[in-house]
Formats: sequence, C-alpha cells, structure tokens
Amino acid sequence: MEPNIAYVGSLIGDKARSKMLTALMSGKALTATELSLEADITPQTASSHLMKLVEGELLIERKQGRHKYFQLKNLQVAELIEQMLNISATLSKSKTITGPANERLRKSRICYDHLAGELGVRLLDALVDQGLLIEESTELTLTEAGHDFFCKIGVDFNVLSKRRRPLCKACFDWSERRSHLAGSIGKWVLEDAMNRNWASQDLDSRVIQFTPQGLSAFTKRYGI
Amino acid sequence: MEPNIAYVGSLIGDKARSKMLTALMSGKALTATELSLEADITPQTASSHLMKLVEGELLIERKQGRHKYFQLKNLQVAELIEQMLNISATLSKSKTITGPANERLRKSRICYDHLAGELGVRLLDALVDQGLLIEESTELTLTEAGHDFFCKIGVDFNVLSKRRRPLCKACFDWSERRSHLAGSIGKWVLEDAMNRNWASQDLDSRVIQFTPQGLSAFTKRYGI
DNA sequence: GTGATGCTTCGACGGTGGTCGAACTGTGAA
DNA sequence: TTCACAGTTCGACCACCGTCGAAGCATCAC
Repeated sequence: MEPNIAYVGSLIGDKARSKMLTALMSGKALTATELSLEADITPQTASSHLMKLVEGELLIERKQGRHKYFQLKNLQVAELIEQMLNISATLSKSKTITGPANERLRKSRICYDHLAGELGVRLLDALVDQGLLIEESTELTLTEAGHDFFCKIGVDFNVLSKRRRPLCKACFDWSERRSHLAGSIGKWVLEDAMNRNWASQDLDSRVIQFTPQGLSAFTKRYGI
Repeated sequence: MEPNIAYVGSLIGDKARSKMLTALMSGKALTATELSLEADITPQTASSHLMKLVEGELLIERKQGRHKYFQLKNLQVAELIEQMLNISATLSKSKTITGPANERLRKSRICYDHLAGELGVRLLDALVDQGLLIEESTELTLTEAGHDFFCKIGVDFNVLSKRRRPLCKACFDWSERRSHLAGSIGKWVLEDAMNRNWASQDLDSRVIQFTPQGLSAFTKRYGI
C-alpha cells in the first residue's frame, strides 16, 4: 500500500500538538508539563497528545524519575517540521507580526541543531563571500579552502564524514526567507560557539543568546 | 508570529485530501472529478476539499472549458509531500503490502518530475558506479566525467544552471528505502526517455511504463 | 509514614468538520 | 433549443476528537 500521509498530517494538524513540535525544534528534550505550558493546555490533554505523537513515531520518550522527557524522534522528523514551517511562513495569510519577544527569535535561534535567523544567514553569506563554500541554487559544497579553514579551527572531518549526514546543507530560513548553514558543519559551528561560552540557549525557548564578547569573537572568526 | 504548522498539517491530515495530493504527485494536472474518484468521494465533497487546498496554497487551479484542473502549487509542496510519504513509509504500523497493482508502482513510477522506484534507484547506482556522480551521505555531486557524459547525450547545462534548482539531488525512495536521482538532471533523464518513446506514463496513475526496446535502450545508455 | 509533585486514566461534554442529497450554474454537444 | 455533463452551493446529519474535572498511580522529599 501507499504510505498513509493523512495519519502523519493529522498528527501535526492539531494546534496543541503543532506547538509542542515546534517547541521541540529547539533540539532539547522537554518534559510533559513544559510542553503542556507551551501548548496552553492542561496536563491531561497534553498527556493524550504526547501519547499520540509517540505512537505516531514523531517523538520518542525517556522516563527519568518522575519526569518524562520528550524529543523529536530523529533528524528526518525535524526536517519535516522545518519544511512545514517554511511553507507555512510563505502563506499569504500568515501574518509575520514582529512582536518584541519575536525580535530575538528572528535575530538568532536554534533550528534543531544549527544556527538560524539573521545571524545564521549572515554566517552563510560570509562563508560564501570568502570562497569557503559554494552556493549553487539550493546546493552547498565545501571548497578546498573551506576544508582547510574548518580543519584549522578544529573540525575533525574523519568523524563527520562517517555520519550519514551531509557536511553542509542549505536550510531555508522562514524568517529571513533565505538559506542558512545546516548539516554537520552547521551543527559543529553552533556547538563550538556554545562550548566557548560565546553563546547560550535560553532555557525556555529557541533563542540563542550571544554575549557581547562572544558575538564579536564569532563574527571575527567567520568574517561576518 | 511563528508560522502556523497546524494549518498545513490539517490540510494534509484528511484521508480524502491526502489521496488527492498523492495522486497529484504524478506531476500531471487532474480535473475535479478525476480527483474525486481518486479519493473515493462524491464531487460535492471533493469540491469543498479542493477549495480548501487552493485556499491553503497547496494547489493551484486552472479553468479550461467546463473542466477545472488542479496541480501542486510548486516544487516545495511536492517535496513536502515526498517527505511525508517517506516518513509514513517508515512507520512500523505501515503495512507494505505488495499488491499486484502495486508491483508496477514499485518497479518504476514518477516522483513529481523524475524517475523513482526500483529503476530509479538502479539508475543512480549505475551513475555512481561509473564515477559520473559522487554520493556522499545524502549529498550528490556531478563529477567532471559526469558533466561530459550528460553534455554528450544532450543536456544543455547553460539552461539548467540558470534554474533555482539543484542539478542533482538525492531523493529518498519510500519503496526502496534508498536514494534515487532527482534535481534538474533527474527531470531531464525522465523527459528524455519519454520524448524518445522509451517510456510513457499510465493515464491514470503514477506508473511509468517502459517498452521492452525502450527499457533495453535506457539501461544500455546509462549502464544499468 | 505523610505530603507534594508529575503524569495518567476515565468519563462527559461540545464543537469542528467531513459527508452526501438536492438543487443550481455554467459550458459544451447535438 | 435541449440535453448532458462538470462543478458548485446549501443544508442537514453525524462522527470524531480535543477539552477539562475528578480521581488514581507513581515517584520523590521530608
């Protein structure tokens, strides 16, 4: 039989569940109550939704003491959500209100495991300008120079190449409507910035907060 | 505001509508009645569904005489459906029954605008084996030799490069669970085969039917 | 132990939305 | 003109599903 799209669609097609899923795009695992707050519903209702999302294999759960943590099942699911965010963002009826809380989200946020938002887009632009990456329509390829550059700053390509994941990938940004850097390298860049304490993730959102020093070090390093 | 995923999700999350959408993955425009048959509902119901899909900007409509043709709005929508097909196919509860009608679909079918199914997968394998393409995790790149090869058999790269679309792309195949060739070149290969009358598309399905001679010419040409 | 907290199950309620019959509009063919 | 066919609108029906209150388990803190 042909796969049943409707099932997955209906899972996402509920307001409460879709809020949970977008919240989980932060890449972090969240507890049931956190997700119920995020979706603006009571814990009972959240519980039933979460059961369905696990049943539908969009989430996986992990029990820890009296808490239950949920996260997106895998990268494929994250990419699906991302794709839906993009399509939804281009809908003419979608009102892109730039609220104050939204301002920071637009500036720099996490997109599952890499940097998105204005800063993410500028990062990609800078790398392309310096000839470290080639952007061809929606395709990204690392140049020799780019390979050298990332080697020097600490990327271990032996490890990354073994993954089943592309090194660089263009991920379309729903707020900027342009691409930013995803893939293993995109992930590495963000992790690196966080390891160096240049940036940290807000506890309850997808906002990536850079320290002033961190931001200047970051922009300097990548020539933004 | 963050995009509203739930809206798009709920559009897809209905059995009738999802059947229509998958039917439209053939790339062809279909009339309202054809789609109502596909979805197993009365014309009235179909009409209301189609209105919603157009309203939701997943489809576009074109009036022609007393017929109304519908097709997927753009490549982005097709890619979304494709991704949902893939995720749905990997669901453990999904029963991959190989019915007789399904056999042909599995063998070779159209995936919006390029060749999918067993033959599509074998095509990609052959191209990689001959060093015309490099497959790196989910990334595909054309080699020098590949560029020459496709030039010789008639691809005009000047035209293709102007498009906003990648030349080659790996598209995950839900029936084979492996990648096949998508992108501009994937599209070209299929169109070429159909222009040469090696293959034709079934009138009412996504099956690509090769003639015996066509199949042998096709496999010979690409070294399958 | 006792109480607090996180999560679940059950049951009842209510609204949204898919469904079709009947009737209507508009196009094309005879 | 008349009929056939494609598609739509309206209205009524019904099922499904999200929702929460109440109560029940489980785990942790004291």
